Parts: sequence; structure tokens; C-alpha cells
Amino acid sequence: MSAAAEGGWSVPQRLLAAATRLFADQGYDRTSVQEIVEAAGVTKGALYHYFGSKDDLLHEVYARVLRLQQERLDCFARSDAPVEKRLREAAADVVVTTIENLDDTKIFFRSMHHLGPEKLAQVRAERRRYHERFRALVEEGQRCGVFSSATPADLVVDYHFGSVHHLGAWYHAEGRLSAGEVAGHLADLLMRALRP
Amino acid sequence: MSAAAEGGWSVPQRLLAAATRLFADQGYDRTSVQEIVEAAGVTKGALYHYFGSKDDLLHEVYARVLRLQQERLDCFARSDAPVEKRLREAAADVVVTTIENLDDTKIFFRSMHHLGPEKLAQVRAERRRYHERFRALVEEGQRCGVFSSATPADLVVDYHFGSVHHLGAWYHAEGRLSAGEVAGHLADLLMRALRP
Amino acid sequence: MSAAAEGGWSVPQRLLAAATRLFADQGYDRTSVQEIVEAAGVTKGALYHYFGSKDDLLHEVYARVLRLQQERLDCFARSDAPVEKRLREAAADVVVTTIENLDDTKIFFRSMHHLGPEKLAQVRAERRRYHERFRALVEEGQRCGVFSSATPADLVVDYHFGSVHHLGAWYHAEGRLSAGEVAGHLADLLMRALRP
Amino acid sequence: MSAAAEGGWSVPQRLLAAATRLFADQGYDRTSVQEIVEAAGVTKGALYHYFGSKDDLLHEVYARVLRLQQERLDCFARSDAPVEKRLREAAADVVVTTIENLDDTKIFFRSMHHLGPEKLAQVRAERRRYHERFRALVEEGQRCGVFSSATPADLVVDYHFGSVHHLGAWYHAEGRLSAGEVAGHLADLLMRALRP
DNA sequence: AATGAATGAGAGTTCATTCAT
DNA sequence: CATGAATGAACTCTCATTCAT
Repeated sequence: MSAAAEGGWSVPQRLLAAATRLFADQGYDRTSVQEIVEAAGVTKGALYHYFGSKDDLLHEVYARVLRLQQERLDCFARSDAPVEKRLREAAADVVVTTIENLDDTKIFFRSMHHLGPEKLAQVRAERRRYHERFRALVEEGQRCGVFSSATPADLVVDYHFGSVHHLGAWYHAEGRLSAGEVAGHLADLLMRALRP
Repeated sequence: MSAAAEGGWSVPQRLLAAATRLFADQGYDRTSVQEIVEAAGVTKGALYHYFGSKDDLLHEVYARVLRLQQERLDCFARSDAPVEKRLREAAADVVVTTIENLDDTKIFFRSMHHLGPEKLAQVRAERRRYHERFRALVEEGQRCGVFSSATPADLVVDYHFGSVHHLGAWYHAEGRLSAGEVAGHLADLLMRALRP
Repeated sequence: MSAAAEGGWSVPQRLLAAATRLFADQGYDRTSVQEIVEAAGVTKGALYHYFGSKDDLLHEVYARVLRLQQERLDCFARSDAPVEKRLREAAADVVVTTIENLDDTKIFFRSMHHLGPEKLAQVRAERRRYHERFRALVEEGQRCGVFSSATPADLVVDYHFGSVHHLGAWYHAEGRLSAGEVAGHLADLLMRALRP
Repeated sequence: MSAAAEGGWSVPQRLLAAATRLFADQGYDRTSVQEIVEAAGVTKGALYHYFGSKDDLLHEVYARVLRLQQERLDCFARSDAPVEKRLREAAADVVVTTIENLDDTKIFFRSMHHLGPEKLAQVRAERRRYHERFRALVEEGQRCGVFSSATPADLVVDYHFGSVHHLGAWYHAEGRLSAGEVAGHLADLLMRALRP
């Protein structure tokens, strides 16, 4: 009954959803715990019953994004298609999932430095694994000769992910291009830059 | 005499320098006015004598970055070299000046949303002009046929600037590559992505 | 079965033991109900099933101490030994039982003011009876002339009990002196101070 | 002018006085910062302008008591009177000054454990020096043979100071005995207990 | 008998800003 | 020009207690 109230979501789900929206809109520091609990329709005590701190909420958002992206990338990387197809699809997919979770991603890249040291280290470690898996695809293609080796693979990865992070700064759902179209274009740019 | 003290810098200069370093290291919200004045070796009264508010300090940092980048871009765009040379040099130069002013740039992209509405509008307008001038170069090349038209010019610009914004997240002065080398690689990637 | 678990103690006993240790170590205000129930291995609901409030736990500790001390004193006072022997034994015994229940005694003297008014009055009344019974021994000796009458009896009692309260501040079980030795010395000091 | 307001006391003095009274009446934990600033007629900001924390206020009270007692004891100990006179006067004086500063002393013995670890260590070190100076007097008399050596000197000191700490529990200014009378009696008890 | 989610009031602390000097 | 005392509102977080289950 009380679970059915407020849209059938549980209290921690509602809190996480409210925090995500507010953190994305206003930034972590500019969002008060009071705003979050009001948006979720609960009291402060309830928040601290489920989350140890405001920091914890942020960490939960990160965990969700990291898990999602890691799974998608694994999926593409493990395919047995030619490496250029695998990289292209991974490069496009990270754009689509970023746009589909634009709030989470905005928070991710804007508020990461607000995490405490040990949580930050953990997030960074996961992030690094993600980057390395992506870089491995680039290096594989460079070794096979299907990609140019003119640019070090890690710079290529940073180049592409730079544009992915930047999506939050300009992409709007009501804009001219759909998520898929943007993804296609950005993946194209990457593939063309890698042509030997 | 007091200007000669503390390295010969004026009080407002010292305040701005201290604020820049602290904002870049800790973020705008995490930096207190008290920290700034202590780092600058003055008192709060002095800060409020020269700057209307903490917000004003942030705005000054922005103004400095915007002015610098605008000037550099104008310089390259106005040259009468072939468009591919002009774009390549502009693309590389924005990387170098970003790295040379990495603190300012970190602040720029991380704390923009802390500005009040009217200042934000002003900054965004200047930023848009900058983007458009850059885009004009891409479009000029596309019209001439020296660049591929497969990707809309504004997406190309966002792709490149994405990687520029991202520099603050990974570039370290003590790293493997010099600013010039990174700039060369990133400009290369852009030019290769634009090959017809 | 659940009584046999956790060392065969009942839930209220476990709660009282946990509360006693924590109150003595950290003080009443610094100890949260959450800590108590965790230390006792039960939940908050269980605590509030057996005790009306956190205050009640404190009161139970007091009741235990008061009952114990009252009984011991009665035992010595009712003996038909000479008054100097009765007083000496009572004075030494209160030291030993205080040391043997040092946690309870620490709480008693440090947290008494946390009780509500009516419970406080009740505790103080019992405490006063205890003092008066002790004082009666001193006065009896003074009337007989075996003790000096230079100092009013109530001051003598406060003098001795002051040192008893103070035990919690310095006595450690691992120290140089056993409880019995300390008791002997303190009782000696009292008796010597009372020599005519 | 603003200094003349509120009785001519400075803001930090008023805060310290208010805190002392409230800590003595209600205990440290039961006294809120809000109560203190209201009693002092200032705002919370003012309190934190002068004191780093609520803890700091407590520490200031301690520093005042410690300084006072140390000075008085030094004064008596350095005299060239016979040791029994020096000890008697010191033992009586600590009672008088304790009664004259009963609020501070209550706080001292009841709330010491609320200090943070490093401040606590500092206070304890000063306290120990005080005890040792007192003990040295007892030992000197024991060596000369004017005091009995039946009880170890440190136990004697704890015995006396126990009764001093205890004063806060029963002494009232309106009571039967003046501070000087109580001091005389307690010093008498000590000296008689030390008779060979 | 026992759970644990949820409350709501209040805790200590921070901070940008003002203003008399 | 510059000081620094003082403000007042907002901040994150804690906690004893209740109640439906």
C-alpha cells in the first residue's frame, strides 16, 4: 500500500531518482538534502535510514552508470565481428547510452571530484578498466593494420570520450538530431580519423 | 611598497591568482572566501573592496579565458593560408593554450553553472561566437571540397572541443607528452576525420 | 533456546549489561540507543519492549547499585562488634564493592543529573538514607568518645565518600594495588582521621 | 559603546560566562550552542568567530581553573614554613578556591571526558603535575617523620582530592558552613589522618 | 515477542556578506 | 584603503521514539 503510493516506487528508489535529477540540474554542492527529500516526498530521517550520507547517493548514481557501460562494452568487445565493426559499434553505443542517461552522465563528469578519497579511487579504478578495454580494441586494429598507428591509442580513446563527456553540454532531446544520428556521426568521425 | 611586497603583484591580481588555483583544485563551492583571502595574504574587506562578490571572481576568470581564446582564434582565422592549414593551426593552438591555462579551463567547464543568469548568458554568447568562428572554418573547407561533408560542421566542432574540455581530466604537465605533442596529435585526428 | 543463545542471558539482561558498559565508557548522552541494541545483539523494538525509554535503562543501573550498597551497609551496621570495627569494615567494604562495580559507579556519579526530576528525587532519597546510616556510625563513635568530635559527622562522611566517588577517576584493575589493599588504606585514613 | 552594552563585558567574556553557568547546571552535552548564544545575547556566528568549537569553550574553562590552582599551590609550596604548615594551608586553599569557583570545578570533573584526545592529554598532563606537586609535600613530611608513612603518598593525595571533587555534589553557598570553615575541617581531617 | 522503516525536531558548524571604524 | 567583528540563514547529519506488521 505504502509501496503503491507515490507511483509504486520504493522510498530509496524515489530518493535516488530525485537526487539524480537535482544533481544533474544544479550540481551536487548546490543541491541540499532538504531539496532531495522534499522532491522524494519523505523526511530526512528516511534518507539517512537508507543512505549513509549525501555522498552515498552520488556514489549510487555512479555505480549505476559504471555497471551499465561496462556491460554494454563487454557485449560489443566479445563479439567475433571484425575489429573495425566492433569498435564502431562500441563507439556509437556509448554515445546512445550516454544520451539515454544524460542526467547520470552529467553528474558523473561534473561531480566526480566531490566523492571522498576511497570512493573516488574505486570509481576511478572502474573507469580506468573501461578505458583500457576500449583502448585494447584500438590497439588490436592498429596491430592488424586496419587502423592508422599515427596517434597513440590512449590519445584516440581520450579524443572520443572527450566528445562523449561533452554531450551533456549541448545535446537536447528536442534538438535536430536523434541519439542514434549523433551516435552515427561521432562514430564515423572516429573511424575516419583512424583510417590508415 | 605594499605592491612590491608579496612578489610585486597588486592586491586584486593576487586575489585572482589565489582564487583561480583554489577553484581549479577544489571547485567553486568547496572554496571559501576565507581560504581565498588567506592564500592571497589579505583580509576579507580587501576582497570586497575590489570584487563585488565571490561570483565576480569567477566571472573574471572566465573573462580572461574568453578574451585569450578569442584573440588567438581570430589571429589564425584571419591568416590567408589555405583553409586546411588555418583550421589545423587553430585546432592545435586551442589545445596548447588550454593546457597552458589548464586551471582556468578546468574552472570554466566545471563551474559555469554557478554563474548567475545574466552573467551566464553573457558568457554563453561569447562562447557561441567562438564556436561559430571555428565552425565557419570547417564549413569553408567543406564548401571547397578539401573536407568531407559527411558530418555536419557543428558536430565536428563539438567533437573537437569535447576533447579539448576533456584535457583537464587527464593531462598532467609531468606526463609523457608535451603540450605541443598532444596538440599535434589531436589536430591530426581532426584533420584525418575530415579527409574527404 | 534464544535465551540459551548469546551466553544464556535473557534479552533484558543483555541490554542492561551492554548499556552499563557503554554508559560507563562514553557517558549517557554520548551513547545512542542504536549502539546499545547492536552491542546486545537485538533490535530497537526489543529494547522498547522491555524498557520504556533510554532513561529507564539508566534508572535500572542506579537501582542495582543502590540496592547492593544498602544491603552491604545494613549488614555491617547491624553487627554487634565495637563501633570502630563496624565503621572500619563498612568504610572498607564500600571501597571494595565500588571497585568491583566500577562501571555502575562511574555511571552513578557522572550521569545522575540526566534523570528526570521524580526519578532523581527518588534516587537522592535512597542515597541520603545511605549517607545517614553511615553518619549514624560516626556519631555513635563520637558519643562514645572513641572518635574525635572535632569535625561534624556529615563532613566526615562526605570526606570519605568523596574519595570513594573519585575511585572511578584513577583506579585500574591492572594497577599496583588490589581492591582490598586500596580499601584497607582508605579505611585506615578514615580511622586515623577520627582518632581522638 | 558596544563594549559598554551588556554590562561592559566583551563578547567572548560573555560567551564564556554563559557557557560556564550552563555547563555547570546542565552538563556539557545537555547544553546546546543555541542556549549559550541566547544567554550571551549574541548569535552563533559570533561564537564561532571567537571559539573554534563548542569543545573550545570547555577547554577555556579548564585552562582558567588549571592556571588558578597551579598558581595558588606554587605559592604555598614555595613558602619556607614547616612542611606540615605548608601542606595544611595548601589543602585548605584548594577547598576554598574550589568553592569560590564551584561552577568551573563541577564542569572540570564532570565533563573532562568530552574533550578531544589531544586536548584531553594536555589537560591531564597539567592535572598530573598539580597532583605530583601536592604529593611531594606529603612525601617530604613522611621523610621528615612529621607524617605517618602508613599510607602511600599518592593514595593520600587521591583521598583528599576525592573530597575536593565531591564538594560540587553537596556544598551550597547558603548552607550551614562557610567556605573557610569547610576548608578548615577538611584540612584538619587530612592532617589528623597523617599524624604519625 | 520482536521488527525495522519512518518521523521530526534539533544538533553543531559553515559561510558569504555587511558595516562601523 | 583596509579591517575584522558580527550576522543570519543554510548546511549535513543524529537520534529517541513510534507503529504497522
